Amino acid sequence: MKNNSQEKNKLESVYQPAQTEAKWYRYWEESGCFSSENNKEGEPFCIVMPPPNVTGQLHMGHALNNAIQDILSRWRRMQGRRVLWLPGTDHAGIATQARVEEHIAKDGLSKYDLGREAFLAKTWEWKERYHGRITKQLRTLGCSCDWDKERFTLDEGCSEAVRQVFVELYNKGLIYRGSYIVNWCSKCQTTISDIEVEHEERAGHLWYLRYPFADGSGFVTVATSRPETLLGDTGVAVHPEDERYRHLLGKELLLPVMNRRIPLLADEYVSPEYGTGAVKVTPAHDPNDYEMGLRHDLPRITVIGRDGKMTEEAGKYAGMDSLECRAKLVEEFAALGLLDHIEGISHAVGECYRCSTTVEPLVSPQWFVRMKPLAQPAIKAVKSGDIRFVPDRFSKIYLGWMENIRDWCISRQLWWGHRIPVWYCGDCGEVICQKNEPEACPRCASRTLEQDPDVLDTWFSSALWPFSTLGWPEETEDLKRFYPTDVLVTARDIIFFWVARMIFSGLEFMREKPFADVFIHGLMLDAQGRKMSKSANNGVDPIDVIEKYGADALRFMLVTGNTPGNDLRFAEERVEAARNFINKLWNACRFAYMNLGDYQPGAQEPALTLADKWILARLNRAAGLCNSNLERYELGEAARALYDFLWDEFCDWYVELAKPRLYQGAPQERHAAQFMLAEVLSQSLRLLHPFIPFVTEELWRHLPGVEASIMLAAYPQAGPQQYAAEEAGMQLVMEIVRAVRNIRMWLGVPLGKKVELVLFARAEAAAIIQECGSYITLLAQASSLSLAAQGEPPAQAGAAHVRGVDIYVPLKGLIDIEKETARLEKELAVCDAELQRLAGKLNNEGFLAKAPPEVVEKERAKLPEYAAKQKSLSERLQMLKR
RNA sequence: GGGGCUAUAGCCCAGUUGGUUAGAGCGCUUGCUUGACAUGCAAGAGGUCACUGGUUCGAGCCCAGUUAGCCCCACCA
Repeated sequence: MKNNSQEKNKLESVYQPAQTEAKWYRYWEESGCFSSENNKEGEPFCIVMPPPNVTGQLHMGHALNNAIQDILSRWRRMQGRRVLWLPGTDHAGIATQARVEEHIAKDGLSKYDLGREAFLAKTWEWKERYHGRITKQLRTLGCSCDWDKERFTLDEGCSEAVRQVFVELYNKGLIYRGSYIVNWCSKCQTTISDIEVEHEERAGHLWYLRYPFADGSGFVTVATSRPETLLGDTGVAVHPEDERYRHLLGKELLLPVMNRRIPLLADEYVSPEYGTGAVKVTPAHDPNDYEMGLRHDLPRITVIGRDGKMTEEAGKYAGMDSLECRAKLVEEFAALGLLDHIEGISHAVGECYRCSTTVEPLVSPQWFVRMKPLAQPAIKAVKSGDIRFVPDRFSKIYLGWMENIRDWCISRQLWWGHRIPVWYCGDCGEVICQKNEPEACPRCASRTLEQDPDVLDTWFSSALWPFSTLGWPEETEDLKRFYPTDVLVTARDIIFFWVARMIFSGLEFMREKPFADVFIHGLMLDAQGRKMSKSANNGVDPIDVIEKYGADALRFMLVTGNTPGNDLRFAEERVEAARNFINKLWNACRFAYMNLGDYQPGAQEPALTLADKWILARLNRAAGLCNSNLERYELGEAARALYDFLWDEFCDWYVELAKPRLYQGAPQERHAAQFMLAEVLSQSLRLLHPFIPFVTEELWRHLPGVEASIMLAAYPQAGPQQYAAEEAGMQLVMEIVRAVRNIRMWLGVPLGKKVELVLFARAEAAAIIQECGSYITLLAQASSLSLAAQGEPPAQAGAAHVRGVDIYVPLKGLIDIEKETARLEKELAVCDAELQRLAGKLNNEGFLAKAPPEVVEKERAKLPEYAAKQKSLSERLQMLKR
């Protein structure tokens, strides 16, 4: 190493993430570490990022989503794959347009004041601003995406893909235009699709209203939750089998107020049990009534307009707000003696997912995608396992939806979005659907053509994201190389909106699935377990957390202590725990680097001690667990394996054992310890890098012999497990040390005060103690250790028994007989219970006959150990009682 | 109405195909300026794994049912 190691290895005692993180992100990005053009020979690995909305900022859900993707990307990259993690943003039609409208409203302007062109220009400005913000935030999180290939759902390429898809579907008859009942949001002034309607349980009323027969022979009472729609009633329906009404079928009723003659008809849809068993039918304002209207050929009378006000068809109520009309109408019914009674009910009301305005079912001409034919292959792909949901249970949710799919209303009465590529001829009425603007009508050559004013649902372009971003419809290299992508990482609330639509779009246009795996993670909840939302104002800004604890700590917290698919509560103390772990790693390295100043890497392979072999075995095990769990998307388990290894094994035991070798050891011993520290940390840093990229990069650069980024280093793979004997040996050492520490604690002998140790052991245990005596004296803070096969136990001593080893800590004058007796009795009780359990098992014929031999053997092997312990402890107790 | 999820230590959660004495973290108790770290070290206390049955030699884990909570879907006006 040419670097001045003294200078290089000076580290603060507490890790300060802020500077470090900014520094390394800049370095990575500038040096092109994230580029998918690197490592051209590597097997491709591709993730397309779920594009965050340009109107918005990074929230905890994004942080979780992108942390997961980054971990997978970094891991695969270090494994040697050619990784493309493709970033992008979404134009988010309704959301963005609504925000811009709010913004200009502050100046007293509406979008109509500006006009379409100017309004869109404003929206683009807005997009630039928020786009910059959110991509900066993704960088702050540490996302290693290939920014050179960043896309936007409204960019030229994606727009072309959208037009291509629309035209193809149109030509195949899979897109059609028609007047159907759709969900209308009068605030957003647009239709929304069925899944954009949220059903909210609300308290409401059921008004029982009397509709007289036209011939004056009494009346039928109907129940309705929306009296204002009755102005558009064109029938009353009852169940055909309903005895109460059967004889009245075919008679005419006189719709009050409007004095319109409407039929009493029979329809299976009506439930005789509900209300009065008679339903008013308003085909223009209720989806069910719409269907009934079709069946019975009833007229559709639109009485509520797009502005939420009553139309001319509403007669004297025209122009009135619909809710006001409701009140007035009920009054009028009451005055006419036609209000039977009012009942309080609770019912589901449809609301706009964006603005929570109650949706108004309206009949209007809209564009739809015919879903049934597209759903079939999409169902098959998941059923056959070609596309795999992780966790698997989400495939059920997906399939349930796909199998009951309904046509998708894709037109939106907005300006911000992909314009529908359809033109209408002003002269002959021809409908022209093509990718580019036609010059003239192909039928009548007229030049008075007008483009459909509507734009497409945002999700129409999102549905194409896995291939439009790779260049489709062009046959680009990236498309060939990276499609189908490897995994889609997304939250479970978006399966219908997005995942499902990508699947059928990919299958239809690429003839191949868009991704192999769909990894679904849960939602971010606040500390109390409530969904984080703007309205509840309980969101925690990830950027605030990063400023306080660092991006590494946030990332680590997000992927640990949680199971795939389950929702995750945000808890600050868990971020602290993650921060502490990072600091622990920092200090472990700091310790090593303080002692590596004179280390010559690669000088010679040192002779390994038992502890060395033990830590290598444990490291190997941790690497195996980490990799296998990452393969299965068990990121939390993978991280935990590393956490446990580093803290509980490396720091708590190995580092302590290395100290005497470093401080007092002979040159070869010091060198061996240095070699081991460097080796274990080198692997640990690499294993941890995907989870906590910044701190590991910083520490990596201080490692002797290292000059390049950790991102270019190989990810450690687990080799075959070896050193089983050393693992068992170290296990024994640790148990003996714990036993001694336990005695000291009970008897109030602090670690600062040295004690003598007397051990009785035979055979292998004796050999191990022989070899590792120095470990034991060091870790148990003993002044001496005497080992014999057996002997006279010291009288004034604390005692314990571990795996055939009798342990005594002579403490003249410090033994409190009562305390010691209590301690031993407690130990003995545990031992007795275990022996009893073992005996029960080993006397069970069924167990012996049916359990696998290795399980039986394992249990049998414990028997002598516990028996010895029991014997030792009870003898000791008897001695004390004398 | 249909479907899904959750129920494990005081709190927040792990526990991967059934098989050591059910584990972390936080909190709690006790003791520590241990030549990396008090964002630390050591030793502890704390669990009838929601309930009831079943399958099995063996169940926190599998099956059935019950209870409680959360979520999604659904056209009963």
